[in-house]
Order: sequence, then C-alpha cells, then structure tokens
Amino acid sequence: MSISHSNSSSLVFSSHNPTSVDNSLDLPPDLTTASLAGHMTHMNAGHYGQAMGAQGNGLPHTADNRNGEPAMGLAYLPYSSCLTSTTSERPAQHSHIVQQEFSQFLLPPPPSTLRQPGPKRGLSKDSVEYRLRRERNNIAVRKSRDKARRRIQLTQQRALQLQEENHRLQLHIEQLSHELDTLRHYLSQRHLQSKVDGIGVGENS
Amino acid sequence: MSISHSNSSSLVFSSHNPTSVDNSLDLPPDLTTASLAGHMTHMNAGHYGQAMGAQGNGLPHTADNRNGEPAMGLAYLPYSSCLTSTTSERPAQHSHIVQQEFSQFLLPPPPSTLRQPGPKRGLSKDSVEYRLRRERNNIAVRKSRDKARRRIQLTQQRALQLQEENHRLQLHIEQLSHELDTLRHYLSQRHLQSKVDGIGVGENS
DNA sequence: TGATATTTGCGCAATTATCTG
DNA sequence: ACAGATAATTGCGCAAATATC
Repeated sequence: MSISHSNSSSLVFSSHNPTSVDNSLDLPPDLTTASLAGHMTHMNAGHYGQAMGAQGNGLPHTADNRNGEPAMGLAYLPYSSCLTSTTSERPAQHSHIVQQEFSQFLLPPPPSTLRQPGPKRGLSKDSVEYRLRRERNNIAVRKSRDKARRRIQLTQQRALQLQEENHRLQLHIEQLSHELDTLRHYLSQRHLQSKVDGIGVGENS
Repeated sequence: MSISHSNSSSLVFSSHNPTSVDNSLDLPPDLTTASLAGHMTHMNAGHYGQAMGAQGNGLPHTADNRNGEPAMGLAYLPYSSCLTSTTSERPAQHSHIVQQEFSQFLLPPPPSTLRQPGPKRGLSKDSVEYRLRRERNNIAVRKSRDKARRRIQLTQQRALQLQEENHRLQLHIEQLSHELDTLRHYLSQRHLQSKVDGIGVGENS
C-alpha cells in the first residue's frame, strides 16, 4: 500500500489561502433525521460481501448496503482483499476494482479502453498540481470532520439539556397539579360546609 | 506508490469468524458530553499547523489541537506534505513522522533504536498474516463506523423527541397555571364577597 | 500476559455542493 | 445560464491507541 504519497518533504505549500474562513459553527443541518438517508451515492467500492451480484458495469449502483441496518450480523464480511496490483500510477483505489474483480470471471480485461499508464488520465501522481490538490483536500477533510465532531457534540449536549429541562418541567407540573388538587379539595369542602351550615350566607350558589 | 497491497486476488478469507456478533445497538456511551475530551492520545501526526512548537521528543503529546476550537481560522493549515520517503516497507504511515520532521532541526535520527528495514518489527507487508489482520481490522472499522452512525442518529432522534415532549409539557404547564389562576381568582372573589356579606362564615383566615 | 476487538485520526479518491468568470 | 474550479462530504483502508477478553 504504501501510498506513494512520498513526502515531497517540507514542501509546505504555505500559500493555502484560507479560502473564506467560514468555520461556520452554524448549527447542524441535522435535526432533520434524514441525514442518514442521504449520502450514499458513492459506488466507490460498493461491493461489500465481496460476492455482490452481477452488474459488472459501471453503474453508480448507489446504496452500498452499508447504511441502514447491517443485517444484524451477516454484514461486515470481508470484501476487499482483491485489489488490482496497480503497479502503474494506481489509477483509482476503489473504483474499477469491481471491474477487475469480475474480469477474472467474466471478461478479459479490456486492454486499453482505460488505464493508460502514461501521465494521462488526470494528474500524474507526483506532480505538484496533484500534491496541491491533495493537500487542499486533506485540509478540507480535517475541517469538515471537525465540524462534524462539533455538531455531534452539540447535539449530544442539546439532548442532555432537553432532558434536564424535561425533568424540571415535569416537577413543575407535579407541583401545579398538587396545588390544584388542594384548592379543589378545599373548595369542595367549603361547598359541603356551606351546605351543612345552612343556606344563605351569601354563598352565591 | 502503488498500493502494493497487491490484491492477493480472490483470497477470500472466508473464515472471518463473526467473532461474537454483538452488533450492539447498545445505546451510546455518549451523552456524557465528555466524549470529545477523550480520544486524542494518538501522537500520530499531531502536528497540525506544520509549525507546532518544540517538543521534538517522543512524548505522546496528546491533544493535537484539532479538537475543541480550531482557533477559528488559523487551523487547517497544511501539515503533512513532509513524509518520509519510506521506500522500504514503510514502517508506519503517521507516527515517527514527527521524529523525522524534527530530526531535521533537533536530533540526528537515532540510527538503529527503531526502524529496522528488514522483515522484523512486526509483519512483512505482504504476509498472509498481515493481510488477515488488515482484513479483520477493516471489517471492524466498518462495523464500528456503522455503530457510530446509528448512535448519532439515535441521539438526534432523541433530541427531537425531547423537544416535542418539552413543548407538550410547557403547554400542559400553561394550562394548569391558567386553571390555578382561575380558581385563585374565584376564591379571592369569594373571600371579598364573604367579607362584604358580613363577618365570619368559617373562612379559616 | 498476550491476543483480539474497538475506536480514532489520517490521507485518498469519488461525489456532491458552491463559487466564479 | 453554464462550464470549470474549488470547497465540502463521504466511504474506504491503514496504523496506532485503547478496550476487552
């Protein structure tokens, strides 16, 4: 594995350009409960149980059966463990693997339609351009994950606060209910009393 | 470059052994709000702004200033982009990088205390043993992440439910308060009335 | 004690969302 | 309005740290 990714040591890319330091802190778009249903359009390496029916094509074939319920114990079977050797440039880590995988059984690997070992098809792995892109993305990823962490933490805190608030409100309700009971009881007693004491004492009814 | 990580094509590792299919669904250990404070003992590549003060030693030096507030715009500066070339086996992806990095400024790299390029110090990268471990870990990682996703979703749902419940309780409180006000008003009126009507009618004060 | 499982941060690549000219 | 560029998200695998057994 090894990630090439060879140092490019201390090439700091000090430029970086904060790119509109939003940093948000914007409250989560979650709360909609639908946040899980979205985001699964990767196709990336959507072969989970390494068996995975047909569809050797390049369909996006969303939903990599990883979301939702993982079938409660049947999932999490190994599924990678067969990767192309990719001695040249390593075209893509996940995609195409499916093709490769089934080409063993179905197709003779289409010799040249894709995968040109030369510095074509995007960026050469060690170009400065590539490293710049990677570095920027790495920064963005860290930022995004921090944001997600903060969001999760906020949600948890909110849940805790709501729970406490809930408790307080319930106590309040109990207290009010008790007061009401007392007053009502008192009134009913007075009502009886007034009846016992006789009629007109100005008790309007 | 190039993944090495060579396929080990179709070596399915069908064993896998579900290892006590817990799958949990256990409610989160979160809710403790402290979940963020923990987990930062990596030392991994804890140099974020690629500048990062002294401490070139091997201290765990927890807290990679990524948690908490990212300083609102100063963080997320590139910080990797200086990795060891690791032409041999690549001993570790992140750790030791710190050492490398500061060895440039502080220490001559201790020549042999660690990092034996030979097939020592752990497993060779293409051993079956290694692949087995990796595969198991990959499965575990997917499982763990699914669990985390479910947990987050549950927390969000819980927050929503609590909010609704909260609203209901507040309405209830308003209603009870109103009833109490009415009754009290009624009683005070009666009190005045009884005073106007004459003296004691048994109004115990 | 060591082996295994779980959790975590990281970088990569693909996808999606936003800008920008 | 549209295409290219850039940022933001997401799933993945890796390795290290930690938790469990």
